[in-house]
Amino acid sequence: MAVKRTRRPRGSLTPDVILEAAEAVAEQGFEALSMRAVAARLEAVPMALYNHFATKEQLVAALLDRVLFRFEPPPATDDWIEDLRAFANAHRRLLAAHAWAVAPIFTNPSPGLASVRIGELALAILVRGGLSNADAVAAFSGMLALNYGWASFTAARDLDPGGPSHDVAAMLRALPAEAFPLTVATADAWGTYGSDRDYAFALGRFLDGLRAAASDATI
Amino acid sequence: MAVKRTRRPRGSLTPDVILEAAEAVAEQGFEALSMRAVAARLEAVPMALYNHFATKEQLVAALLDRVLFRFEPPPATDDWIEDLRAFANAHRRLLAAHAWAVAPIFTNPSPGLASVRIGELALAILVRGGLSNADAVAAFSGMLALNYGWASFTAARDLDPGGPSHDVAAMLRALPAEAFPLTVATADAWGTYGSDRDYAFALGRFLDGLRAAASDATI
DNA sequence: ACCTGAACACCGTTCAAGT
DNA sequence: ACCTGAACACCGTTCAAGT
Repeated sequence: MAVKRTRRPRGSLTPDVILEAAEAVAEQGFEALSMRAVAARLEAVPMALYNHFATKEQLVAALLDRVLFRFEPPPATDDWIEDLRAFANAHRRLLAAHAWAVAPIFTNPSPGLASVRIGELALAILVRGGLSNADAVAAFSGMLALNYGWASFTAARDLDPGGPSHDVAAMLRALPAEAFPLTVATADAWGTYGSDRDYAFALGRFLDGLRAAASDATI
Repeated sequence: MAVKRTRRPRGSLTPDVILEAAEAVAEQGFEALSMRAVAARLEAVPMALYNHFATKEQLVAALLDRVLFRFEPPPATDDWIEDLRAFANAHRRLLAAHAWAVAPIFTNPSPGLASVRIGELALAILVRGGLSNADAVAAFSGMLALNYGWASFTAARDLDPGGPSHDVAAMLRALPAEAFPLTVATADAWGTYGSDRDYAFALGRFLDGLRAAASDATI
């Protein structure tokens, strides 16, 4: 009674079709993304994928670039700092919406076209603010680093709800207060570790400093 | 002529000995760290490790905690912002000195004791600066995120010298200037992407904003 | 209690073969 | 040109056996 596998039609496997399947698999956790799992979802044999991507690494790079191309820049206003804030928030939301992608993007800092596009859009805001080329690159790097680091805090929780990082407040409260007085005292605040409010605070301080530096330079 | 494997003496395998070997393996690249490779280095059989660590995940968690315990806080001065700057720099140097550990720490936000210790030390500085508990946690989160994100930029290069991220400047210069004018114009600045100078700029703006916020609150 | 050996269910990928 | 099948050299881990 075994169902005889039908042979896949000739042109039915394209990079797009493969990436679509790969993303569906990755959404169940990036570690679940294997060439064999993607092939199985397409009812193809693992080796069929290798006609379209030379290695798994290249398939993953293409997949991540595809995700990053979904970034939509907020409309510009006349306040470059507010534009930068909106930009950073939109970028962080993109990462949060693809929690499975955060770790591999972090590990694989692929200089793909989608990353270049995001950089170009950010530089436009920073240069408009009066920053030098060198400072604009440094400022964009800082914003990216903040977002990737922050996304790792939240991605870990989103990907593993109920995991060890879930009731961090309870764990910290149970520590010896003699050794870690401030940690125990701030246990409640740690419960919202990685929250939107905390992100707004951190990003806000960075933008405050950036605005001050830019106005110093232009006076 | 095959050398007969001698049986390992009874107490010769301890968690410390295993972690020592694991770190030596991981230094050749974290993806090279397998239970089998660690066992081979100890001239033991893979299953021997399971008497000391229940899973690979637990072994890795212990290994990362061990690395983070090497953090040495700089001595305190009477300027909390300068103390925070020195703290952030020391933390980033620790990550840079263990480039192989950056990705797994990022993926595995283990609330291990070493992380708690680092947090306690940072909070001491922030509370001394007059920040509320909630703001201190947010500020420390921001500094951590910045450092982990930044470390990912440099770790990728350090772990794969001569890799695709090596001559990023040349790659960016080759892009169509109509589509990416600012990227092409800043190609030289991107060549030093992730540099100490750029980090100092990004951290500096964050600390400027933090100082301003703290003095506002205490007036 | 701790170390071993064989086995199981996975990987990515090579290589030769089909159509 | 693209899809297939079998095989190779790896994984983490279970389970039963040694000492």
